[in-house]
Amino acid sequence: MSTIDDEEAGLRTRKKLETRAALSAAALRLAQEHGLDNVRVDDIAAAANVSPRTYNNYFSSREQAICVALATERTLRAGAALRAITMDDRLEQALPRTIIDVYGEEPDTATVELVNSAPALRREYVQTLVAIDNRLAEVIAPRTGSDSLAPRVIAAAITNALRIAMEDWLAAETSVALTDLLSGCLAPLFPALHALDHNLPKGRR
Amino acid sequence: MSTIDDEEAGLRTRKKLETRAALSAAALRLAQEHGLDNVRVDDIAAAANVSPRTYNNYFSSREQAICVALATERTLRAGAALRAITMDDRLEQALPRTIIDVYGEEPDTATVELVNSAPALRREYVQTLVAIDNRLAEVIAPRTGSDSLAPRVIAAAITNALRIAMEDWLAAETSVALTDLLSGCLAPLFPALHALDHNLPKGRR
DNA sequence: ACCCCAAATTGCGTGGACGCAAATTTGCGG
DNA sequence: CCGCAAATTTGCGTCCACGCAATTTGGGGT
Repeated sequence: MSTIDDEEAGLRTRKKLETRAALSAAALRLAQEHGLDNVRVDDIAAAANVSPRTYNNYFSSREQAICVALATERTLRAGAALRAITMDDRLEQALPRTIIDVYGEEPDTATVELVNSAPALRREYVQTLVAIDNRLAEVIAPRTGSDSLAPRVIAAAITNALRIAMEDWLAAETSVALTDLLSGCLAPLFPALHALDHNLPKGRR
Repeated sequence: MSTIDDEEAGLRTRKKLETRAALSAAALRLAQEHGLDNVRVDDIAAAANVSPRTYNNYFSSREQAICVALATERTLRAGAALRAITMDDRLEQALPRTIIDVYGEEPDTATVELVNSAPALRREYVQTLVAIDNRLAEVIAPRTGSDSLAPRVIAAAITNALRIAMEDWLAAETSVALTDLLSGCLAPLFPALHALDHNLPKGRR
């Protein structure tokens, strides 16, 4: 239901995934080739051998279709990496390390040019890329006792730090290292993570 | 350019503000009366004595028009309250106090029902309400030395905590106190604010 | 092998967003 | 008081998103 889903499943499901992937890939390819606003919805649908209406059953905007193709793999890796964090790890170290590891890899030039070609596209790209709130919250939850708010708040804080880093990097003309930006954006949250590691010394209750 | 603007200015500008306000107010009134999806863009434009095209010069969605009317006053108050924070205050205390003060007041029933009547509307409402990143960053900036990332990261963390609190409160059927939710959502960020007050003991550099 | 139902696809119709260029208004300097 | 340049409004055309209802399709159960 979310961005990602894999595993084996019924044939029906598999076909659906294929259609989705085909649409997404078509959208991306066409956008790379002709530029975002020379791509009609009809073109995407045609390239994926479905009706335009069906395209809209899968995606609610061209931007979304494109960005799913651009971000799915990354999101998958992030999920796996986060799942690998255990209760033995200290969040203050594990989370930044994991995030920098997964998101430090810089997108290729073609991607950068494409997403920078339209503000809406860039917004959607970053948005899709960093949409890992839930996974993050799951990792954090076991350390906050019964407080169900804190994990979501911290998770949101982190994904937003991530978002800021990505946006700055994309917007920057001078090439800064993405990993540096990530470090800089995560650093201000260290104290909050530190507090989680040493169970609720600062928060209320 | 942003959500808010006031002050005296040229007659031209004043008229523009009036038009904007008229459209926004019309959108809100019509939505309250007939429900969101019984309101056509043409109705809003007609009620404000402008062409439909002009409506779209001011707002890019009915949701936006409505929510500006619902949130402007609050955002104004937030700006003023934030401006009142001085270097003598400790962020760890001043920010939560200010935010709870401004945002703790619960919206009236009519508003809650309206924004809950459509997911897109609720999203836009909360979004518009908590759009104070910039002001927050300005308040924080003086305390982070040359680090221009930290203020934005912390500001984003706070607005997101705020967002989570508002969303939870709106979604909750059982009436919890909004102020409690706000406290709960801000608490996990205390350590980060604390660190800012005691100049960069935790961040890198 | 066949039937049946649920899920997926499709077409159609409505309404919205917005680029563009023409028309109108506004404020300012002569 | 006038006219002009800039800003604003407006109409039009295009494309997009999506609700709805009809149609097709795929895969279990017998």
